[in-house]
Amino acid sequence: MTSSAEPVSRAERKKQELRREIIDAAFDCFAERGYHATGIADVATRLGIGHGTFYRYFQNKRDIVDHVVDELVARITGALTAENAPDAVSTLAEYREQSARIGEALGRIFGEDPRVPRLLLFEAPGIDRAMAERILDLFDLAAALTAAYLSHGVELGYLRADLDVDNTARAINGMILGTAISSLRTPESQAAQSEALRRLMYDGIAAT
Amino acid sequence: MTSSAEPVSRAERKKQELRREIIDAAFDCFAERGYHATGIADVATRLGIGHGTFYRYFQNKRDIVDHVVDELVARITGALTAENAPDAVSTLAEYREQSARIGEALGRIFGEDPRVPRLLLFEAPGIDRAMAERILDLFDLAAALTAAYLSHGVELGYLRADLDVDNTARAINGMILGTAISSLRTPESQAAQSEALRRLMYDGIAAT
DNA sequence: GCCTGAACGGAATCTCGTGTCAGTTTCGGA
DNA sequence: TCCGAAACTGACACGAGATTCCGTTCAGGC
Repeated sequence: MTSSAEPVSRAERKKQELRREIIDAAFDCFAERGYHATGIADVATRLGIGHGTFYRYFQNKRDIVDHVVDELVARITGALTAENAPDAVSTLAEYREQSARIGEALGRIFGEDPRVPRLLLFEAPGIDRAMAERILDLFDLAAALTAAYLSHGVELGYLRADLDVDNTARAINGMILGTAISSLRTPESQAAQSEALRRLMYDGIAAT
Repeated sequence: MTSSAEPVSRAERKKQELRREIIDAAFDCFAERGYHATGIADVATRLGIGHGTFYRYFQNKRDIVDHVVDELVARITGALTAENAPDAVSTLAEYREQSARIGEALGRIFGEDPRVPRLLLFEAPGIDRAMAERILDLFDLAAALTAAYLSHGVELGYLRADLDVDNTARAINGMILGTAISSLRTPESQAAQSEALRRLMYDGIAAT
């Protein structure tokens, strides 16, 4: 999981550790009080360090949100791409299982810690244009991924041949988004939501 | 549509007019530059008035966002409830038509003016807790409304008897949300998205 | 134990936007 | 035309925070 060259030195390690702690503390503050309502001093105080120290690790306030978001995005794309691949399945039943697995992974990320959806969906887009674009990029990435799954299914014939792959992908992601948002108020409904979502995808809503 | 007692006086009318112009200007600024990035001075300048005048009409900066959001929420709930009622339909075909009609109305609101979704979904939730709750309330309201439609359909038997009404309603609203968001980048896909959404609801994604 | 450079802390500085207020202008009525 | 009330204006007071900076502390090497 780790990368590139090793910094070795013990002190160096301490530094990296504090850096990480600052990111975590910033995440906590931003998610709880909101980005604009948190001051650098709040983040520093939470760690028991002087706020001047913060600037030895990060350029400025705006700089650190990027790092916080980096981490969350990495966590999500990780879950999305991990042991799942569009071409790993070849039947509708398998596909259904795979979507359940992905849904569960996302549910864990969004549902277990409401701070994640709160920061990503409620705080981040309002920070500035650049951050809003980042979030939209994330949506686009997810849509592309979902579309790939659907395309694969259409090619193998277990999904409708006339499926509008791109727009259906966006619709499906919208449902997931809706699940993430409603988990902010009713975290316990996660599983039921996820199931309803799959029923809708596979069976539609009409009476048989 | 208008309400209560009449202020009559000509000057009084001027006042109401300016009040409205301030709300509109604030909406423009908040949607374009973002809430936190706009100052009262920006809003005032846009109208060519001194920023002191602003405070003759509104308590403070926070006060006016509420009014801006009020208006948008009213527009949306209006479209949602207007000439549509859950019990106005009695067959699947009629229901499908009705959802197309509602979808079109929402599409007009969100799609024709990207500032609406931008303010409501990207800016507002990050303003403070209270505003975030307001947005969640709006979601809940919409979900309740959708659930009412679904319930009605289940009772009349044109929708699946084992439909998880509440969670399916949230899923459907999520799709609409997804449409609104993707309209920020690709406004032209509105119609196709809306159609894909309905196909998904009625036909599912599986091959026949 | 002493020296040196890096890390730290937090007082001081600087910027900026909100909200106030006293002077000025506008406007309707007499 | 003149008067008084109401509306408007923009300079200013004020506070909140972000960022800087320098005196102090700490850790490791000699």
